[in-house]
Amino acid sequence: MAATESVRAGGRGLRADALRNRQRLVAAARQIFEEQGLDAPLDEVAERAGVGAGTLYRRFPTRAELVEAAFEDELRRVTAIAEEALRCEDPWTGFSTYVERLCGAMAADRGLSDLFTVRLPNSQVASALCDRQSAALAKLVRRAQEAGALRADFVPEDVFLFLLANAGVAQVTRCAAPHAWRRLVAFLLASCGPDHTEPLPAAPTPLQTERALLGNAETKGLGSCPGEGAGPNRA
Amino acid sequence: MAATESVRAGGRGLRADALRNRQRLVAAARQIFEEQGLDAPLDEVAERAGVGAGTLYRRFPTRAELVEAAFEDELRRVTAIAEEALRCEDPWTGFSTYVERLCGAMAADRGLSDLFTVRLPNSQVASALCDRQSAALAKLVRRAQEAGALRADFVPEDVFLFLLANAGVAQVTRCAAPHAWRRLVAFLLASCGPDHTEPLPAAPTPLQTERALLGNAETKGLGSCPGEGAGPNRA
DNA sequence: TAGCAACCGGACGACCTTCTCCGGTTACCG
DNA sequence: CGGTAACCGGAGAAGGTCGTCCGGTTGCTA
Repeated sequence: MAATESVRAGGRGLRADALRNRQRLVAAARQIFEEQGLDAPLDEVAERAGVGAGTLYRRFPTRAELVEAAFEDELRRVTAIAEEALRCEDPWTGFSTYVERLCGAMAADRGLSDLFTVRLPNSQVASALCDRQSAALAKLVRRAQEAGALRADFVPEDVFLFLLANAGVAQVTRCAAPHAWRRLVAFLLASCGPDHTEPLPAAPTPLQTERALLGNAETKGLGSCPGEGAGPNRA
Repeated sequence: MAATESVRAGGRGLRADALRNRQRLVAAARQIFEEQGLDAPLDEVAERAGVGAGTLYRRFPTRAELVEAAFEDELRRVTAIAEEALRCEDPWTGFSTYVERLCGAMAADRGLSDLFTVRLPNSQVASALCDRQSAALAKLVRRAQEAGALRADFVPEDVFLFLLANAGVAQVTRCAAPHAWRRLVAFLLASCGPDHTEPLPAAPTPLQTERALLGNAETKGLGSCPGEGAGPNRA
């Protein structure tokens, strides 16, 4: 059982060829997801990895597990963005570079973009990173507000709104106008200054945010409830 | 031949039962597209219309034709928004209500939202409306800028960016937080004032905008080139 | 009202994606 | 070096959507 655990968490304890194939699969998935989004055909992943479909499904029984493995590093890198931003001296620079870098990462990677509009079900790694990210973000916002650089009615969930907006632009313009998202983000950041007095409509609550993410998990072929009616096809 | 023309443009000249079924199909498509987006299964449209699949495909050989018929009225209504906004006395109010109403219409209707991220191929109706819309928008922007209410570096294509951003938010939050888009639009409008001096990154050019729209037509099952490799399935 | 042409709709074949099964192969350990 | 257990990967079933075909039906017209 301890062996089984270690197998699932990263591939240690696998036979040499199995481990090699696992790594190939993760690398291929990383590429395919980046290009096509999280709902890309899994057969294509297997093919690019030079591996049979059976091997893929044995190693990663669900799409969610493959996604988690493929984005483990990338998620860690994204989390680091928040913490680097916190180390920035100027509170406004910290906040704005955080938003910019996050949006940039999402614009460059369709899979990552999908990941931020979906709560990965049953992923402890993702949840932990998400919590760290939230904590850092809250500090980032509070600090900028205390410095008088960020409007007082800004809430951390607004960054979530910004990310969704950015994803919407990036998804359509990625090929034809790869820098369009930059202009959107510039608009958004320009509206975050302290000198805006018009009241804003209510922000989504954390509960609403959570539910929005969960609701979209099904769309991408990531079932939300693991044991739930696992029909062979949900495309 | 003249008869054939009139058949295609609205259904005049059809037998009574055929016309009735056509209307049912359009109404059903309107509902389904609103709920599920433009890539909804067509069989479902036929079912809701109480009609066989054969009837649907005979009347509307391609998805694009059905989409065009289903959204003809709605598109006309959307175009009216721009012209109403032009009749508004205050230039800023005209501009901002235009953006708000447009975004609101898209947030309420997934199909309409899709329509704005896709250039409907070979649709004269849509193209004509789009041209009218563009003309009205250009006036709206110029007028607001001349009144000093809108930042000078704003270009009409920015509204396109806003729409994409709004669509991104609406798509994810539609169920869980149906008013989230309002807050995003408020942020965006707040960044449009004349007192923003930070330079913006370059806007997408009209050509890039066009190509972004065309590129997405395939995603929604609307082939861009009519005669092109019409494999029976592209889902 | 009768005959014909147009229309209806279910059934069907093609294609795609997901996921499983099993015979052949290969790595590991003694 | 040999036996065994784990692994590989192709074949294929299940389920879904698209688009077509054809026998039966129905509206229109004379």
